Amino acid sequence: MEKLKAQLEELLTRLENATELRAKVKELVSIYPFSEYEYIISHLLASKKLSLDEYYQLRNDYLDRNLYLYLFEISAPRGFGELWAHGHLKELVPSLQRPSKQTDPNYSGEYDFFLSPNIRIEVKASRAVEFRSSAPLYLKALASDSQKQFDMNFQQIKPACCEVFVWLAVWRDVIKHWVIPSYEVENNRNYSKGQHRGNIGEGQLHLNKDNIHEFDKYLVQAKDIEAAIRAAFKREKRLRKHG
DNA sequence: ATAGATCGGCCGATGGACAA
DNA sequence: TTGTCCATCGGCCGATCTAT
Repeated sequence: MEKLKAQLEELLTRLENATELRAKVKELVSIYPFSEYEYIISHLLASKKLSLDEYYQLRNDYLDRNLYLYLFEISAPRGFGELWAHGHLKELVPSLQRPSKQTDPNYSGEYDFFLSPNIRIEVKASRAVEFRSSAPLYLKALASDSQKQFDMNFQQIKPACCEVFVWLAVWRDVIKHWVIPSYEVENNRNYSKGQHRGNIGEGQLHLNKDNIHEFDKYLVQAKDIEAAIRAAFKREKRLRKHG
């Protein structure tokens, strides 16, 4: 949005009456779907200072930069974490099974997916939003090249309940996937094992601008997630045995 | 700045009521 | 019995606040 604003401001300078229009925009009252953007673009088009091709370019660039902005409009944690994140992963890896009492008699919701023959998987998702801002999510959503600070808190992490973690992070323009053996989450230097009463075995891990690159080695392209899960499972087995 | 506690939100498991 | 609907509510979800 900021970039679009800057682009439009740049385009405005093509107008002879730019100052006048800026003043009008300032006073402008809009109701959805009308907006200051549509207002400025209309003026540019009408005065032939913006060609249709340029308009398409502007529009497509914005779409590319904000492909996943709609995900920031989901307000309920479970709507995002359970409905979207699980659904998204299931699309990428159709062989993931939803566990139930049928597939695992002891199952009681402690992990999210099962991959044959015996891999338990926990999915965690978070969105990149500007740290310490109280604006709505979709307004403080960050682009992946943003220099602003963020705090993605992966919580209720229970390393004993799964062999492999799949973490998803959403920016306005990209979705990143990490695949990590449970052991390596539990022993990561950023993992804090909250051990207050009733919370034993549960921890959290804050990802931010400064430590996120420590996890780059776990980053996986969407098409490689299943293979990565299987590899992580093997590694998990070895680590639990030999440390 | 960081660890971890708290919060509102609501999914989905569960079970009772009822029909066929 | 089997299937469907509906209301209840425990617990899981991640965002954000608090204490250190």
